[in-house]
Amino acid sequence: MPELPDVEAFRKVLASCAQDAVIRRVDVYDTGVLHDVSAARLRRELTGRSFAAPERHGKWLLARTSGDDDADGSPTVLLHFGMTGRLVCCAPGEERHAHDRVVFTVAPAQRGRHERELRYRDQRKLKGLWLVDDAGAKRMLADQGPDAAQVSQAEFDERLARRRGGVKSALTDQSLLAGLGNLLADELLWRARLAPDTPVGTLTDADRARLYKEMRSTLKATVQAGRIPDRATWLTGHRDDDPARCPRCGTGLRRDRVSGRATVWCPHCQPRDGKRS
DNA sequence: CGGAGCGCCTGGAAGC
DNA sequence: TGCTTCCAGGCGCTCC
Repeated sequence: MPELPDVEAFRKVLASCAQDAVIRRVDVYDTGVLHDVSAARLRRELTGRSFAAPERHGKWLLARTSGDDDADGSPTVLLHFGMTGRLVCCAPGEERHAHDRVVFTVAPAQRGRHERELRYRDQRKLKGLWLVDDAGAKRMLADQGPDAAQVSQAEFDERLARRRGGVKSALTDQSLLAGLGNLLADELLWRARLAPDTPVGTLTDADRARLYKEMRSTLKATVQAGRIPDRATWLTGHRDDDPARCPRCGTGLRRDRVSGRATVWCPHCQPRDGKRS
């Protein structure tokens, strides 16, 4: 599930649930989501500290912390949600979900506010949590391209210009541009009327401008919704229809594998021959 | 360099 | 019904 809008929603969950709150407990129910850190060290380094303002880059969430002994640099929890991860805010003692892998119990500094549990919930455990210092965070994110919701059109163009291969694989390459996943890529290409396997090198200035514009407006709407909304006028809402028809022209949607991922597109609105209307 | 294939992990759906 | 296979919105790795 999680692409840029979802991770942005998780950032807001973290901010409203746990920012400025003291971490009282860290309970790891499945070490399979911990990377390069033991449950004991995670607990030891975080207990007593507070969550600071969380940040997001692409599909990564940076849960920064602050504390009294910040001379050596404060630890940050890096989270990546894979395909099934999410963050949820629960009342303490709320029944544990089978996929709750790590639970942070936090006590808000503000008087009168109750403890809460920030839970990392993830069925498939394809990604998870890292505990890093500032240098470690830099290293982990070093290969990430600019955030798709922040990149300028000039930089977008410049990065695409250096690329070969198909436009969909370019858009979903996190080192080129961070945040777009399989669904968003299909949605943007449909809106910009570009076939997913169009070679990047054949895009015109107008194509790139359209793609950028659709990317920005789609991200704005999806971030606002906190996810990719299931709207009838969006391609994404029709992925699983049978038969699946283009919401713009009614043509039967094509289903292919493009760079290994399930891809849905409209052969009429997104022609391959370059004759684009 | 890009792309195809596989693996990681779980569970729901489809196929026999 | 039960067993098997496939598939999923991510990503890293190998091989070509």
